[in-house]
Amino acid sequence: MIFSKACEYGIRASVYIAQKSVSKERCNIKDISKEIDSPEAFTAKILQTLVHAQIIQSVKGAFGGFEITQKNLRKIKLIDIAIAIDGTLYDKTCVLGLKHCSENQPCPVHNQFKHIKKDLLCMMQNTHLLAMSTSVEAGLSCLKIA
Amino acid sequence: MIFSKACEYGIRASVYIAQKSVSKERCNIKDISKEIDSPEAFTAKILQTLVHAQIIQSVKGAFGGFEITQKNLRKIKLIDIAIAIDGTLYDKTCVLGLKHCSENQPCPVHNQFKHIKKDLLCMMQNTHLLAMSTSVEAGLSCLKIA
DNA sequence: TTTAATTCGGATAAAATTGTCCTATTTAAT
DNA sequence: ATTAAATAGGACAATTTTATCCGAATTAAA
Ligand code: SF4
Ligand code: SF4
Repeated sequence: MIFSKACEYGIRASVYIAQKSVSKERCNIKDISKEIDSPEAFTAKILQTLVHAQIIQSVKGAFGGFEITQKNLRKIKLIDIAIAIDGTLYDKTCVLGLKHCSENQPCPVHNQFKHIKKDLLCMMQNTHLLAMSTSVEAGLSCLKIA
Repeated sequence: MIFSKACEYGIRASVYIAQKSVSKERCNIKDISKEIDSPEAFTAKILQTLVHAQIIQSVKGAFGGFEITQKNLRKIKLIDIAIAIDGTLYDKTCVLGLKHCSENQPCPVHNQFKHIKKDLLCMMQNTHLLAMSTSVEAGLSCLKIA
C-alpha cells in the first residue's frame, strides 16, 4: 500500500538515523533494525541503496556506522527516499495500471484520482526528513510500536 | 501503487462487464481480456473471486459468460471490488507499515497522510461502477490504451 | 445425444519481492 | 601488528504475486 516493504524500512531507518545525526551520533545496523523493528540484513541492503543515492552516509570499520550530513538533514524529503528505493513514482503505473494513459486518454477514475495523486505527491515533497525526526524526538510519533 | 495488478485487472474487467450489462449483453473471458488488455487465465481467476464475492455473476456453458445484475450495477462501488480482491484496505498496513499504529501512537507522517487516506477511501466509496462504465461508454475514458 | 462453447478449479510455473548468510574489506583502538 | 567492530556485497533461500495449463463440469444448440 503506497510503498514497498523495502521503502517502509528505508524511510523509518532514515528517520532514525536523522534523529541520531541531529546530535551528531552515528548508528549501526544492529541498533537501527532494533529500533525500527525491521529485519537486519534486509535493512542493511536498503541502507546501501540509500548510501549510493547519497541520501545517507556510511562509515566503515570499528566505530563506524550510518549518519546523515547536516545539509541533507535539511534537504532530504520523503519523496527523495521513496524514489531512491521504489523508483519513479506513478510514472510507470497508477491506479488502474493503464499503460501510457494521459489527460486525453484517461482511465475511468482519473478525474477523481488526479487530485489525490497531486496531494500525495505534494505531501511527499513537503515532508522533510528533519521534521519527521524531530517529531519522533519530541515523542509525538514513533518508528515502531512495541 | 495503490492496487495490486490483480485488483487493477479486476476493476477494469468489472467496468467492461458493467458496460455490457447495461445493454443486457453477456461477455466471456476471451473478450474481456482482449478489451482490457490483460492476461486471460489470470483474469479468469480474478473474476472467479468476484463471482464468489457476489459482485459479478457467471453463467456456465455455451453462450454463458459474465454479467452484472441491474441491482449491482447501481450498488457496487470501487471499494467493494478493491476489498474483494486485495482484502481489507489500510487496516493491515498503511504508509510506513507500523503494526498497530493509531492516533495515539502514530508514525511521523500520520498527520500529513491521514487526510489523503480519508480522501482516497472516500473516493473509492463514492465511485460507482455504473458511473465508471457510462464514462467509458461515452468515450470519456478507456480501459486500455492501444 | 452429440457437440461446441463456456466457466470452474486444481496444479504448476515464472517472476518479483522479501529476507538470510557468509566472506571480504575497512578502520579505530590496543 | 593484531584485534574487534563495522559496512559492502555476492550468493542464495523463502515467500508472495503474477501468470499459465489443462481437465472437469455445465449448458445451449444442432
Ligand atoms: S488515474 Fe489517470 S494517471 Fe492514473 S491510471 Fe487512471 S488515467 Fe492513468
Ligand atoms: S499514517 Fe497513520 S495509520 Fe498510516 S502507518 Fe502512519 S500512523 Fe499508521
